[in-house]
Amino acid sequence: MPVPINHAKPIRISAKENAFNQLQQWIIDGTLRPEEKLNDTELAEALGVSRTPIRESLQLLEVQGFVEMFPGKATQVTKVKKEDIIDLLPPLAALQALAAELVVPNLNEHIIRNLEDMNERFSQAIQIENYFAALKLDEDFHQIIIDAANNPYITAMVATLQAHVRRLFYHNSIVLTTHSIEDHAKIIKHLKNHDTTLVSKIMRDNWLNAIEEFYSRERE
Amino acid sequence: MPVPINHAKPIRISAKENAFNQLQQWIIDGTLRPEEKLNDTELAEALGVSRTPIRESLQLLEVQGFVEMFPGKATQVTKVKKEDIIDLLPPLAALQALAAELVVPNLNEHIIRNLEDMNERFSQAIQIENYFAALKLDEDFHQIIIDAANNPYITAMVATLQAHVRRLFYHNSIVLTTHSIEDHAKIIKHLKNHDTTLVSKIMRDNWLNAIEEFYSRERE
DNA sequence: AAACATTTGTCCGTATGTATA
DNA sequence: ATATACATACGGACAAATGTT
Repeated sequence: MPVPINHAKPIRISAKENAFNQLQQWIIDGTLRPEEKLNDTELAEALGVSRTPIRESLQLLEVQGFVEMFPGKATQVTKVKKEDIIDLLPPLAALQALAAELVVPNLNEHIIRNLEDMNERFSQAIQIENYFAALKLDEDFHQIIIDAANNPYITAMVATLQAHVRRLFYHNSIVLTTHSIEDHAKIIKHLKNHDTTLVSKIMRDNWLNAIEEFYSRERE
Repeated sequence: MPVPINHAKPIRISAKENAFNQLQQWIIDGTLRPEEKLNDTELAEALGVSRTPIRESLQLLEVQGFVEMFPGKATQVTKVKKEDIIDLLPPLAALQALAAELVVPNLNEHIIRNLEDMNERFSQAIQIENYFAALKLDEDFHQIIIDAANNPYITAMVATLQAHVRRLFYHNSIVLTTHSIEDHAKIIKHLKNHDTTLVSKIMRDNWLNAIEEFYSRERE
């Protein structure tokens, strides 16, 4: 059997990029707890690299709002507060709605089929109560629209906001409901009709509703 | 004479932050030209620091989209393309419109007065044809609203988008017109009336109109 | 093709400044 | 309050990778 050649990523992955991805994942999933103090020497040892790529990664994570650096004093993981969802979702909703508007003129069969397929898989994940997978598939559904909108600024901003939302959801054991399946179906329907106004509105409301969903699922 | 104590900034400004601010300014105003190759050793000498803070600054500038890094090969200033305005303004308009919506419940006399004052100064700058100052005052006007919206995610994203817009305007000698004065007045009026829907719409249209303004001022 | 020059990515030592006893 | 321990910010050197002759 021929060795499969990695065409996709012929470039060497830098230590910095590895460190960044690993640290971000650890912060999102809670391995690195909120307010935990980050010692670059420790992290360097843990990841088997020197302090430099660690420091560089931490600075990027600071820009994204996952760590807070107090120059000369300390570096720590930012807090996770439920109320953050109130700051997080309105801009995310606005950008997702805008992305949906921008997609309309670029629509094609391929995109619609991908959306329908993804929503089907999303629906199945919810039915078998695999909420972890559902969360990921929901993101993938929306990512199709973001990608199709083809706007690098929106792509970058949504990526950061989504990462924060993901972190909040992880830390609060949020699950998505069958309600989302219908929302996705509506979005697809309005996209098919090239109804820019309606798809924008549904998209925005879909995300804003999540604020209430979030609070209604308060610890019981 | 007693030495004036710097109460405002007791914290030491880091070499990294200095380097970052200087490099960003140079890229925006064109001192560092689009597609110029950036040699960190040169920059380090120019700013009188080592390569470390330069490298760190460049990485932050990459996240913001001002430089592009080709790992192992080179680091260069990103291009400035007129068409970028098409990608830039829709999300900026959406976020500014959202900020205006969010401000409405927080409105107070102080904010309104600041806005009126700033628009007055903006108007004067345009009258004496100091378009450089006008550009800055226009940003300040909108910044009042962003600040009052009090949403850290919006603040961060708008700062980056604004920096890109500023760069485009610099490089294309764009000037703001008396039209903007009226837009600002309308925004203030609708804010006073707590008319969330209208202020959002005006704000969005105000920014989107700038796309056409931009192209109508094509080289003559 | 191979050795060279250049530049980047990484490592680690040191000085400055902070917190704690 | 002084001194001690420690973490960070920065500097400078080495190594790996690129492209060049």
